Amino acid sequence: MSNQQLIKGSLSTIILKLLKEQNEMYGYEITQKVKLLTDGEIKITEGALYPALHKLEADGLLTTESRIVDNRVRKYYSLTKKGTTEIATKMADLENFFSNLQKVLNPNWKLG
Amino acid sequence: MSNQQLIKGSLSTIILKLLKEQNEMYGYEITQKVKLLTDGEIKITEGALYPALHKLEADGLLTTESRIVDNRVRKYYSLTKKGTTEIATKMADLENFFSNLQKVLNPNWKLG
DNA sequence: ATGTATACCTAAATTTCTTATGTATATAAG
DNA sequence: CTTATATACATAAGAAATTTAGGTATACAT
Repeated sequence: MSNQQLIKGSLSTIILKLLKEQNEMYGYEITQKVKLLTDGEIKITEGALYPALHKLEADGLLTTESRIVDNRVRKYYSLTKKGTTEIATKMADLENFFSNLQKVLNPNWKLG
Repeated sequence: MSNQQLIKGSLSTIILKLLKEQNEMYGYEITQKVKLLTDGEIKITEGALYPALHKLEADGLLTTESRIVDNRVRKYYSLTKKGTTEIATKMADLENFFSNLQKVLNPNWKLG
C-alpha cells in the first residue's frame, strides 16, 4: 500500500490505544491485531514496532513482563499510569487533527 | 498543538489539494490558508513547506512562475498534468488510510 | 529604531520509518 | 533431512520528512 508512509506520527497512538483496550499485548500480537483489523491494509513492520515499544517504555508509558509460552519468550507490554493519561491526550489530539485536516482537504468529507 | 507531528506524511497531499482547488498559490499563501481554515490549529512551517514544494516541482507535479507584487517576489505554483493525476490517488489513499486507522483505534468513531 | 507582516530560502540535527539482517523455536511439506 | 512458514524477539544502516534555527529583503506602523 502506498499509504504506509501515512502511519508516521500515529504508530505510538495505535500501540497505546490497543494496549488500553486489551490490557496487555506482546509485540508480535500487535502486528497481527492491526493486520487483522484492517484486512491486511496496514502492516506494522517489526523494524518500526520494536524501537517504538522500547521508546514508549523508556518514556515511562509502558511496562513489560517477559513470559515463556511454548518454549518462546514473549514480552508483554501494558500501560503505566502515565501511559493511560497520555493515550487520552493522544486520542483527543488525533481526533482534533483529523477534524482540522478535513477542513483543509475537503469540507464535505464524511467518514464512518 | 501537540498534534503537529501528525502532519507527517500528509503535507504533500495538503499542498496538492489546495492547488487543485485554487489553481495557483504561492508558498506563504499556503501557510496562511491552512492557518485560516483550521483557526490556527495546523501550522505549516516554512522549513517544511519550501523543501516540500521544491521536491514536488522536481518530481514534476508542480510548475512555478515568479511574479513581482508590491516589490516582492512571489513564486506561484500550479499543478501539472501529472500532479492532477497524483492528487486523486493521494486523496484516495488518505481516505483509505483514515478508514483503516479508525478500524484500529475505534470502531465507533464518526467524523464529519 | 524596533517590531510585525510579508516572502523567499537553506542547513544541521532529530525523529521516524524502511530495508535488511540476525537469533531461535515449532511445525508442516517434500 | 532440509526447506519453508509461522512465531517472537532484536538491531543497524540508510532514507525521508520534519524541526529548529538561522539568513535575506521589503513594507508599514509605533
